[in-house]
Amino acid sequence: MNAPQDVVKQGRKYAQVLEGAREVFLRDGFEGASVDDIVRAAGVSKATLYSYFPDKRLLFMEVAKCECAAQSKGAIALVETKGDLREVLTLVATRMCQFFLSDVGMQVYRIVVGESQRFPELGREFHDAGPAYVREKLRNLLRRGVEDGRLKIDDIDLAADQFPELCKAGLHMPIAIGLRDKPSDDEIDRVVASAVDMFLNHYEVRKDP
Amino acid sequence: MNAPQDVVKQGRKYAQVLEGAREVFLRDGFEGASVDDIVRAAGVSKATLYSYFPDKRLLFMEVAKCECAAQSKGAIALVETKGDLREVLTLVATRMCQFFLSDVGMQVYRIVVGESQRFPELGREFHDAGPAYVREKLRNLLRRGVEDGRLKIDDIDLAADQFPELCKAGLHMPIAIGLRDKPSDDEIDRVVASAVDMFLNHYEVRKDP
DNA sequence: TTTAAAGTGAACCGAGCGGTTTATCTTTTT
DNA sequence: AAAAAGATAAACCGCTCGGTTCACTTTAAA
Repeated sequence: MNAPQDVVKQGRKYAQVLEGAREVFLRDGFEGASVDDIVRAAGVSKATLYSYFPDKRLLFMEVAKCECAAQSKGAIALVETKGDLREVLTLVATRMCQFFLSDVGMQVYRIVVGESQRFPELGREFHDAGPAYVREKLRNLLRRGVEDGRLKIDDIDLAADQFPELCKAGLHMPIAIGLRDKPSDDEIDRVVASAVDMFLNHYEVRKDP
Repeated sequence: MNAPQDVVKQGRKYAQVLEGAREVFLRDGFEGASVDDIVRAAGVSKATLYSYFPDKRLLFMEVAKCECAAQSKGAIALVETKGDLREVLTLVATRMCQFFLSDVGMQVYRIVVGESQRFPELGREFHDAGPAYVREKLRNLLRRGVEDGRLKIDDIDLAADQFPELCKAGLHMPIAIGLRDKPSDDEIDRVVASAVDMFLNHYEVRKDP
């Protein structure tokens, strides 16, 4: 084997740099993280870092992008699940919450919100890789429900926005502003169950004659 | 009258400093705002600023606190309104949205979220003066509805969290991360109407026999 | 009019930042 | 073994920032 990994040949420490940056950025935010911190965490020299990334912003963007992409993969397959609508919704909602209320998920959110003015592209990257992605899947699910006659929804876009919002009721904001830790599974289950109840109660076609 | 304003005697420029700080902090965030910028905006010397506030953090805290307190006053009286529950909820929701989706409201939110790690007390101040305050009023409204027999709610706390969340469906996040501007009144009306619909549909006791 | 407090402006300080350079060492390729 | 590419450590640069100092002027009360 004369071609181990070919493409990624240039730069043995690339992944190391990225991992160190991830660690420090997620811990300290963009402004809070100094390049020297990152270098130290990555176990790499400053010159090496700057040979991969032209500046701190680009490095940060790369970390943020990877983080978003990596995390939203987890929620894909679930939406395709066949079965009882209520069960699917519950499953999707639970998974959604477990991610974006997690420590990493919330930290990404904090940074994106806090730095979106300094990085106009950052908001878009985050949104497309995360919320918009899930929303798209959710819309498909709802549209299928409407076509099947199980749901009656005037504005599917709005409904697809309402559902995730309901799922984080009372949890997202307090965590975002540091008032409490991430919720237990039980807490998530409680909020999700009520969200699904309310959502279906409003949009599900009544079966009783 | 030999006592014009007595208490606030010490320091003629206090309000000036605070106003300048408000302007710059809300425009540039905490890290983005330099003390020299603030001094310039306030039309005051640096020494004067530091004679009032021991450091930048304290000045920022004061601005944030004032901003929260000032804004949440607007939503109080509405909840006390008598009349059709649907109308009251619609009114309250509209007012809520108009504030925290406004430019100032969102900017405060961005800063609080972005800086809550650096300022542990900041999140608490913001929450108590803003969201928690409104939530408390909302809970009272709902409790009254339950006692009147108009509503059937198992978990009032949860319901009081769900309602505001529903009202900002699809609006809050995109604005927070800089993807779009504040919504028009029509947009707010649309989302609020649907939120009230869904909420009452779930929690209102059915009248038809 | 005197006097004390409040405010000014500008220079200054030390620290930390992002980023560059250089001279040297290690690894890989040939 | 030689050469080319990658990585290193540390010094260094320019700049900005938060915060201080000081000699001086303005304000307002007595």
